[in-house]
Amino acid sequence: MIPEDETLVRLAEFYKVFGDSTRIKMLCLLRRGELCVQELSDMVGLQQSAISHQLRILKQMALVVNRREGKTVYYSLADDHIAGIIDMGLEHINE
Amino acid sequence: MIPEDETLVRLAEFYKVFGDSTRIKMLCLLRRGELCVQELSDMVGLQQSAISHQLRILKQMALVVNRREGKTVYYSLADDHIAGIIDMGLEHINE
DNA sequence: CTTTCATATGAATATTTGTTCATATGTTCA
DNA sequence: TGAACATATGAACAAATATTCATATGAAAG
Repeated sequence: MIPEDETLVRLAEFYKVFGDSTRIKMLCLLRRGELCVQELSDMVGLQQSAISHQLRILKQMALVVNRREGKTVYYSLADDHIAGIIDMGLEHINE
Repeated sequence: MIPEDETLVRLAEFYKVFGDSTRIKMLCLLRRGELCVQELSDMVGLQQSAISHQLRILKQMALVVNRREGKTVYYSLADDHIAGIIDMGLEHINE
């Protein structure tokens, strides 16, 4: 009835990714279309290094995918599901 | 188009609550019905103090409500929405 | 091949967070 | 009032996390 402990840990890890305003902002920006690292860095207002670190986390959790075009790497949301989860949270805090 | 910074912070804070396996476990247990602090403590396997601290966070974020019956305080989910958010996460990690 | 540009990575640091221990608050019952 | 019980709270500590700085990797152009 209650999920396995290991499932609960994975569930927590999943939500933890959304529990940081930098990452949430990145995800919101990527909703509108793919962006390269430098664009994200400028838009979020953090150093390129910080953005790269966060992108690695987002990729590990399969929330974003990337493709290389020359020197530039473009990131985008992995699937539409992600946007739905963000919307659900937004609805909840606007009640 | 992109939510306000303050909204993003609140959104992150909201998801952060789900990003801890202790709290997720407590929420899953409370799905089945109200429980007092000691029951939660036993079921989760953490000290009563730790559970109380987490319950305070859950209450601050309006995820749980409580009622007092004598010496005992019973906690339950604040609304059905919460269960939906947990299910959404569970679906995502089981793909 | 070397320079330049975009991104990734590792170490260091500061901050946040979860748990425990000790104790306070509040309720019931003798 | 005082003892016993359930819960809440505060301080302390340990562990996890986000950011920065410095530098490495990889790709394109001269």
